[in-house]
Amino acid sequence: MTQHTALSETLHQWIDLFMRNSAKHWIQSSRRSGLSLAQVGALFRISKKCGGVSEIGEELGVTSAAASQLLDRLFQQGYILRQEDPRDRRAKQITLTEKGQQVLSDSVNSRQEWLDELANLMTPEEQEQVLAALKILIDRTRQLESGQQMQ
Amino acid sequence: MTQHTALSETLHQWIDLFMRNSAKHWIQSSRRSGLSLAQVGALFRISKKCGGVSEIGEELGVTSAAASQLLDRLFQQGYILRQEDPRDRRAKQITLTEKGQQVLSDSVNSRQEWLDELANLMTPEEQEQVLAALKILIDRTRQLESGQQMQ
DNA sequence: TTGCATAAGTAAGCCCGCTTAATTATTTAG
DNA sequence: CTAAATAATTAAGCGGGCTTACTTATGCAA
Repeated sequence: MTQHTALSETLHQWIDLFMRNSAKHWIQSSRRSGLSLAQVGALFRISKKCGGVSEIGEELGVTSAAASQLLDRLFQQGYILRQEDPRDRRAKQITLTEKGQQVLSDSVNSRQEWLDELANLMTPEEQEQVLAALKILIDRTRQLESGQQMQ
Repeated sequence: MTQHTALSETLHQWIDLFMRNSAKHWIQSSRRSGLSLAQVGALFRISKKCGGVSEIGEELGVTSAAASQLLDRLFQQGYILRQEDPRDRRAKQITLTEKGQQVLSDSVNSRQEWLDELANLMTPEEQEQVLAALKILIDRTRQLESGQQMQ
């Protein structure tokens, strides 16, 4: 019980710390690209899974009208493509252009640099220990996610 | 070398996974409060360290004019106080009201619930293992942060 | 005292992101 | 074929958040 509390509180502490750093990279990369946080967020969403306009809006928590406008601005600036779905000509398939992918690569790379520095501060033994623990965390987080989808 | 790469990539993987979940809680809490992400972000910043308007703006990466306007909206809605600094009557000290603190508590609590569930999915041995690894991560991240401040 | 620097706020103007309501094109059910 | 449903867009309108330029009040130093 006390162990359980200690773990979730330490997780919390780590997340607070991590958030400050990761958010910084995220925001800086967003500024560099000249896009808003919402726009970069949409690009991330699109990179994970292609889909229609309404579907993307739903996952971003906005109406399809809002999604259409958001995506239109990204299209105007050459970050995404809108192609007619051959199986339903009402729908559009949204995909990233190379320019869109580069925005994400930049964001990912700046974070990866930070993580490399972090890893460099650890001894090989510590690295191994942290690696094993992260695998547990990743595994259990996925388990939690798939459980929630069931409901 | 290969271990190093494996660790930073696994860290990356964990962060991707975590971001999806944590961002969801963050956005949902933001919606519940009726505030924008920028407003909740400012409240978080204020809770960490009190300071003047310009100082807050600087940390948020915006001009002091923008900060003044952002904070004014929060003041109008009763989330913060603006008190004259007794040592420099030009400056205002920004602090959270109880209402402002509640917004943050709500955000923190919804995240804590998720972390509790995550911890519950682990055996006591795994919990101990993860706890030890997190302590290393927290320690090294702080080390990295303080090193960057030196430059 | 004069004058420059600093902290905050104000005004005008822009773009973003969101909503609701209406429109267009297409699919699907009867 | 006709009518309802669906996917996307468009239009109008609101507020947020940002900028620059300016104003006001205060601090500080020659």
